Amino acid sequence: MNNVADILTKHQLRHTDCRLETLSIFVTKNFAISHNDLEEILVPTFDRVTLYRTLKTFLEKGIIHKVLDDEGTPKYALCSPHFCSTQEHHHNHVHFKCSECAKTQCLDNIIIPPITLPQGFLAKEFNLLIQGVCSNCSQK
Amino acid sequence: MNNVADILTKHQLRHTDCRLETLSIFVTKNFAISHNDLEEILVPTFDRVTLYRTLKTFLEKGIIHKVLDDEGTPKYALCSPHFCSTQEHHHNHVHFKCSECAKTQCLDNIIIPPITLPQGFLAKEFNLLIQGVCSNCSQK
DNA sequence: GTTTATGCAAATTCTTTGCAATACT
DNA sequence: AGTATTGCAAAGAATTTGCATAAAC
Repeated sequence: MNNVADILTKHQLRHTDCRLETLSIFVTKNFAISHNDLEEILVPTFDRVTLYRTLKTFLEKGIIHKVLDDEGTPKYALCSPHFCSTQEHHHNHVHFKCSECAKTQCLDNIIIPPITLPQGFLAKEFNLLIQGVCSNCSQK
Repeated sequence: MNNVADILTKHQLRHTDCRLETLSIFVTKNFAISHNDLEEILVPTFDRVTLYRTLKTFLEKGIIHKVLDDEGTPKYALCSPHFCSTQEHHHNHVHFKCSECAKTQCLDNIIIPPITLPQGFLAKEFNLLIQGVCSNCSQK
């Protein structure tokens, strides 16, 4: 089972309407979502402020992670349940931003090859944003 | 020669005090700078609004590029003169964010190894943000 | 002299905070 | 019942726009 209620339970969060609906959006869409995207769907059913707090809670609990985008606006996506938790975060994120459909998706299966850094640099996390055309748009 | 006036001339921009001073900050510092960093140096000598417009102009002309950071705040850094212009932008940026000194620097000499993408994906640009401890901070 | 950039004021948008009412467990 | 979450109002930041003045070419 992997429904949204389970996710909340697993992270010891109360099951509120706003959290359930927000989570179900993340589960359904397979691309990164901005605060503004959520607002368009959830406001005025829920308050804008509640959305800010919901995202903040999800981030803290390791349910979602911030996706680096080329725009200024931060986006968010579900963490892979195998890798992320409150305690430990899997931080080799690869994201793909399509210039056609403007969607950003996580490429969880891509592994960033080892990169040699200059003397003295210690790497802990890698965030790779690849921009181009996604498989869906390149077929057209 | 590579002084700031030349850079402005090359991009057909008028030599104004604000542009000259802003550019010289980018040339001097070797790490990514946020709008806020610039404000602390340049306001109230120049208006905050002028800074916004200066950065926007520099971005459009390909003098600076946006640096992806883990925070929300956008940062900017000088484009390497060999690679970027108004017409064409070199986009294999590797940036390193140090968790100790919080500075983000460009690692221009690092090459991102070839990455195999899933069927149908066409990659055009790569932006890699590495987080860790920089050479300066790891010595201490 | 003509064009472009600046400064100021003000409008918009984005994000956070405090607190009483409500919902969850 | 006790605690956490929400909605509303409002404060505080960040960013954009319009327009008259000033600077650059």
